[in-house]
Amino acid sequence: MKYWLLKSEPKSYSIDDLKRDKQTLWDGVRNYQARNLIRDTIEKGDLVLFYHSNTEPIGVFGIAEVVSDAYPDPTQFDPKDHHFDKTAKRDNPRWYVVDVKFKEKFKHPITLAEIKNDPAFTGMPLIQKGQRLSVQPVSKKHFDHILNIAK
DNA sequence: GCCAACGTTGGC
DNA sequence: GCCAACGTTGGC
Repeated sequence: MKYWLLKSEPKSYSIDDLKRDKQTLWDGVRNYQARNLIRDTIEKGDLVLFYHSNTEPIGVFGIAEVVSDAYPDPTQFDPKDHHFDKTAKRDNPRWYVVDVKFKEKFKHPITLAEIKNDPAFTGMPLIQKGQRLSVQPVSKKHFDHILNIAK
């Protein structure tokens, strides 16, 4: 099993939205590196840290589970959608999604400040300078440590 | 609101 | 293929 961190701005989709919906497709990823991870590496059964960016507080708010393999992102074909991509063809999709299911929301978020201040998180991609990927791998060690703090 | 970091686009 | 211009991300 592998572990991931997925970023979302709560204004567009928050952990409370996922809790309400129970499950959603993680659409709108328009970065090739993130796309490759979704298409080629993320698998059903992997676990996800749900991260809120561009908000207060910033941090990890809970856990979700990947419940599908990758499939084409429907929003790339929808001219009315903000994520429409006119260069994407149905027989040659450019962007992919996976389905994720709500697992739990932490009582208190693990904030970015806490993560930065905790030596146990040294080397985590999230806190590398200039790291902006919205889909990031997380090591088992870092994932478990997040859970330990959350309990 | 600012701006550093990074990705993409397009002229040449 | 280079690189300037531009757009986006996202912390502060």
